[in-house]
Amino acid sequence: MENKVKTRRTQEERSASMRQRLLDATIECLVTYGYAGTTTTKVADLAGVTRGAQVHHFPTKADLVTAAVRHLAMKRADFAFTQLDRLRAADDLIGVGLDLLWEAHQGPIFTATVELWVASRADEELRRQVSTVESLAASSFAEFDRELFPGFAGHPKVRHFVYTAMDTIRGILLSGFVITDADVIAQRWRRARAHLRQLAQQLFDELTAEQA
Amino acid sequence: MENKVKTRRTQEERSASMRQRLLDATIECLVTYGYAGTTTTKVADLAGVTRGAQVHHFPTKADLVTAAVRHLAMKRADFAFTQLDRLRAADDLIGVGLDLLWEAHQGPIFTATVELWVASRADEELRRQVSTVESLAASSFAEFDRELFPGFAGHPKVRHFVYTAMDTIRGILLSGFVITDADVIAQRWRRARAHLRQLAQQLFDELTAEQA
DNA sequence: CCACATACATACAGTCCTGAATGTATGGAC
DNA sequence: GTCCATACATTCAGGACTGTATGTATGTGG
Repeated sequence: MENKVKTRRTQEERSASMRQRLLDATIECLVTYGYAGTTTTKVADLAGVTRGAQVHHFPTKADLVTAAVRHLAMKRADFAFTQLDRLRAADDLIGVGLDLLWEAHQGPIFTATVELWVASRADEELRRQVSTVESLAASSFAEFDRELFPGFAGHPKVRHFVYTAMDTIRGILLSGFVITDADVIAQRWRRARAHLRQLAQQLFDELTAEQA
Repeated sequence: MENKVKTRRTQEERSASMRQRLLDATIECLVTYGYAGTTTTKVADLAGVTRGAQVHHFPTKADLVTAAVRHLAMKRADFAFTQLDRLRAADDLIGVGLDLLWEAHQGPIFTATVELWVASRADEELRRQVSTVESLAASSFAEFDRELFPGFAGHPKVRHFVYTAMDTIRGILLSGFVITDADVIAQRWRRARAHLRQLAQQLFDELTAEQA
């Protein structure tokens, strides 16, 4: 039987999976306790390992958080990427596109991201890290507007519209940090979505006319 | 000379001014160090008093922060109120209205507010405080849409538009936590402002037509 | 002017967090 | 199988923060 209970793993495997667990635990910690409540102790606890293991892979807290920032950015990019396929298959591009943008900002991933954004304001070192990573994440969203209005790929006006849409979504989500009633937030989004849709439709018409 | 160096003050005066100083210091601390870095020690330091004085007026940290939340909400309401006069005097209501809404979200007051919003997500007690105070603050902004389209005061569609506008603004500001380049943010606002203006104009036309 | 309340200061105890030091186990090269 | 590197565990020292206890000064009513 080579399928023993204790599988023999290579050092690299152990290392990688441990780092993964620690980073996931860091995200979880950010979501559960906020940045202020995210300590190396709690992270190790959540990951189910001792602080020794944690310290071995990420010597300082800054190392841990920095790595978590990158880890999180990759998760966001991954998620955006999977959604692109759904977008390509949609018939109502604008409507589906807006909804996908909304969904991309749901869940723990974005929550953790906001915690880092806000924390980075008062922490120069953290801000540098977040800033550089954010540039990369932004480019993954750039794919989005390339798909949204095929034929007008990369058109500045389309890009600006996507920015406005994202900003609106994030503003609503920020309110959601205080307003726990999901219905209220959903309502807010439905209204905003109507507004954005109206803008998108007009933009589409405008671009089409321009092209003719 | 009754204008001595050491003016004799009543207890109530001393108490009130001290509380004021402590609360202002708390706001300053939030802005400078973020919520995570806001400690009773630093607040007392910034206020230029000992921790004993601080503790006398606000026995626990929760008491201090809670009071700061209210203090901040009042400052926001005050500010919104002063802007209403400017709005009433404007000829280009929509344009000026949008700019005022933007300006209302500049400066340390809003920064501190966001710190509290985000922190409140993971802190049940704090969230309750922020939540109740926020309802009051919201009503001061409700004044805003009453002035924005005179004649359509309190119309749901107007209110929803103001919400969307505020959410967009806050989303941009959130980006500003990471992006320190003020020009980039200003640019983002100019684009979004154009979008919002377009919506507002159409809404105005629609309501006017409805009324006729 | 005296007794008391309130405002503020100083000192300390308990907790939590970070990082370092040191010890043990496991995997890989030879 | 031996030796070394890497993975992980345990323990401790130093620092920061909160809250409490106790002392001093400054007003305030009788």
